[in-house]
Amino acid sequence: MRNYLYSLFNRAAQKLDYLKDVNIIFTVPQQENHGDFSTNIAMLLSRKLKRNPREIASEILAVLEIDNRIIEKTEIAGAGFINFFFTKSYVSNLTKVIIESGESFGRSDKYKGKRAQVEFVSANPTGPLTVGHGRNAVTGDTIANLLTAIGYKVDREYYFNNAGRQMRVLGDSVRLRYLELLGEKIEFPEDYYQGEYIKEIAKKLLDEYGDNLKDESADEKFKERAEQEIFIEIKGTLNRLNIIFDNYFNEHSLYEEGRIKELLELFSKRNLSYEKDGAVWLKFSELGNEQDKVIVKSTGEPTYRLPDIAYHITKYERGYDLIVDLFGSDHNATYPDVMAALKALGYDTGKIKVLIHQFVTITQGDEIVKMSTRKANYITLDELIDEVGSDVVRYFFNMRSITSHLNFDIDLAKKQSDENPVFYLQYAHARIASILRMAQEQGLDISTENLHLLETDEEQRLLKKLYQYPEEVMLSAENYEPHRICVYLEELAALFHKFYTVCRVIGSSKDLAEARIALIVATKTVIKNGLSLLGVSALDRM
RNA sequence: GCGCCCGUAGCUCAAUGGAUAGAGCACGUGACUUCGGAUCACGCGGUUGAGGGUUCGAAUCCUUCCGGGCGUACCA
Repeated sequence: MRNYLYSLFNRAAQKLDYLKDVNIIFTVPQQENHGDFSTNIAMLLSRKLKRNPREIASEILAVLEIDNRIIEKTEIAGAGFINFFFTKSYVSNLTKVIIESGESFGRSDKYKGKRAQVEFVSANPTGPLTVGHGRNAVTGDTIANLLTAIGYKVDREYYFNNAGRQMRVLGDSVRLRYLELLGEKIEFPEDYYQGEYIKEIAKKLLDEYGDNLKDESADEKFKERAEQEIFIEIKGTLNRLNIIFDNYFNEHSLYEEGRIKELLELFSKRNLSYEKDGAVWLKFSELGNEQDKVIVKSTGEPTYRLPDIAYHITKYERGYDLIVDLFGSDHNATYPDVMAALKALGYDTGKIKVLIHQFVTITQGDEIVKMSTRKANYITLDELIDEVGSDVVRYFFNMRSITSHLNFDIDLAKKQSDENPVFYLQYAHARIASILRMAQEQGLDISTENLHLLETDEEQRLLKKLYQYPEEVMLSAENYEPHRICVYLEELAALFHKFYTVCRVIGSSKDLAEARIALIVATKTVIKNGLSLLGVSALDRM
């Protein structure tokens, strides 16, 4: 529909000079009586041409070579909007396109040949994933799905660090629990990892090694085993959400391959760093950021910034056209440094898209559940999946815009009722499946021969909505906004349910019934395609 | 203090700078002897935190306040 309008305006531009080189936007008006599409172009041109917008609009309308089999009516409205009303037969014929495209309806090859990387989760293996990580995981995976849908070849990557202070504390936490199990009196420091899982790992080591690890240091068996066990659990959790990474990138490899050292030398050679108080500083203040920051501590150990920068350089080297980083808002201070450093080294930071999602607040009833991995008074992602299921988890994390704080009410998510939008969508899908089963028993088949019979308001509204789906996918993907898909699907499902209450499939004349079957098959296709982008299952029965 | 994000109906949230700011839930009233009532229809509900500005037009952009979240390390 939109394409037809563009072609109309392209031809018109040959007659009206002021239509050349202008970016014309067609929107779907909020109100139905404003048409199927609307453009504000006359109002935008009004200033440039210093003329009345309605006058411009009528001039434009006069030169449009409109096919009245496609567009039934045009009008100039309000301050100078041009509204277009499509014919019912044109709209109902769109069903065919959806049926023929099937699973690929909504996909695009706009970015075919481009490669993207999405880095997300990236939690260090110090404990089970929390609900906070859940939002990151689901958002990242869905964005990867969306980018795939518009043509990118996408790699999902998980960056982690198994060296450093955090991990030493982890190893020592296990060691102390182990000694405790051996009956020693130990004092467990408050800032150590308090979780039950530490005790479980200690118990495993005890079962396997008896007291042979008594004098072992925290950094070896204890840490290694902790990392191994925790990673197995993390991957298991992600797997339950159908999240599979293409690559796990270990920060440590940057040291092993000498990348850290190289980078340090490069900074020095480019005169971007200096030494002070026994530490190495990077001149961020000269790169436009607030202040210089330490990249190598006086102990000789790099801070996280240095490997972060080195890591991003590998992303460039691996040839990605688009690099997406997804962080929680607690990391919002770290990326400007990385970006500034990359820019100073001559990398095109325009390729990097940093996404920051806001925090998840977990409420249970009226109570806010505070989160802290170390104190272990959190609800794990696994527990959440146990409670509400993976479909609900994925849907809830996707349904809010990432800039918005997300309130996850566990009690509400648990309710398998109409308070829960996931079921509304799945119900629509199952309902269609049910009609199709029954239609088959009655010997009715799908047919696109008599689509023009789909002419009630309910059918036309549903069709127009269906046909908007590809644009919605494109907008969601290009703007990194998974929640748009949820909003769209809820509107679509509502239109289907309205159709259902007004229009009967079985019981109508054969021609009409078979045309309506085409319509509901198209609806089922779009719901399924949309849910699949979100990673939520579409059920034929529930 | 400074930086990023947020503030929209009782609650949870939508809304490319567009036309009368929309959904869901909650609340109230209705709707099946025929395709799944996990549904649908109608109603109630708003000074878009407050003030100023930009323009044909602002929830959206700028600015000053107020309130909340997250940061602001030689932690990651």
